Amino acid sequence: MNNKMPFKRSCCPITNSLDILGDKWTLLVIRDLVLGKKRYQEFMASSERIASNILADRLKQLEASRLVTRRAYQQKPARYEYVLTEKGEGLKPVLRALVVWGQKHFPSTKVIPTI
Amino acid sequence: MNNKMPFKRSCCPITNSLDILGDKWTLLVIRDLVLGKKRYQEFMASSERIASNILADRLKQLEASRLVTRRAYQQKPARYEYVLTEKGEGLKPVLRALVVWGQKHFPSTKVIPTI
DNA sequence: CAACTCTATTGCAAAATGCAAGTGACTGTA
DNA sequence: TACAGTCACTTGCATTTTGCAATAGAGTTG
Repeated sequence: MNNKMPFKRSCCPITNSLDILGDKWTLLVIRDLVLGKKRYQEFMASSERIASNILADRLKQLEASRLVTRRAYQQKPARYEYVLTEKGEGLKPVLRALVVWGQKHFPSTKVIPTI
Repeated sequence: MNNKMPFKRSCCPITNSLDILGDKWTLLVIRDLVLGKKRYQEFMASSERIASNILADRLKQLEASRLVTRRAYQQKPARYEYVLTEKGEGLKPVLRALVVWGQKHFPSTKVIPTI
C-alpha cells in the first residue's frame, strides 16, 4: 500500500509540495495534528471517517517525509503518538488559506478557530 | 473517467476544499491558469507532463466546480480557452502558501515570480 | 477467562491514474 | 487536390490507489 514517487515531476515548489500533500486525506491528518490530536483513535474519530488502512499509510508517509515524528508514549503494549515536526507545522499557512477559501465558497462549513 | 463526490464528507472547510482540490494535478492546472495559460497545448506543455485524458478530466471538473469558465476563442474549428473565475482566482493565497513552503523545504525548486 | 481496547494489517472490489493510440475538424504546403 | 500537420480531445487498457470489511496481536478490565 505504501508508495513513493521515484523521480521529481518538476522543479516547481507547488509540484513538489503536492507530491507529498496532493490527495484527499494527508492534509486532513495534518489538520488534526494541528488541532492537537496525537493518537490513532483520535484521527479515526474525525468526522470524515478515514479508513484505518489509509490512516496507517498516511502516517507512514508523513513520517517518511519528515512532517511528523512518531514517539512511544507507553510500553506494553507499545503505543505511539504522532507529533508535527517544524516542517509539518510550516503547513499551517496552507491550512489557513484553505480554511479562508473554503469558508468563503462553501457557506455551510464551520469555523475552525485554532488553525 | 469523470466523477464526483456524491455526499459531503464533513462540514469542515478544509475537507470541502480538498474534495475539489485534493489530487496531484488540479492545483497545477490552476497554477498554470494563474500564470496566464489558457489553452490545452499550453497546459500540456508544462514540465510535469500531464496526460491528455487527465487534463481533459480536470478541466471539466474545474468547470463543474465553477473555478474556471470555458470560452470559444474561434469557430471553425471550435476552440476554447479556459479562464479562472473569481472563485478560482481566490485560490492564489493557497498557491502562494504552497510556494513558500515548497521553496523552504525543497531547496532545488525554483521561484515562480508571478503567483 | 471472556470481553474489550488500541493499533494496526490483510484481502478484495471499485475507482483513479498513466500511457499510447486514435479521431474529427480544420489549415497550410506541394 | 492530395497530404502532412495542428489542436483538442476521446478511447482502450494496464497499473496503481482507494475504500470497505474482517481479522490480528498485545495487552487491560471486569
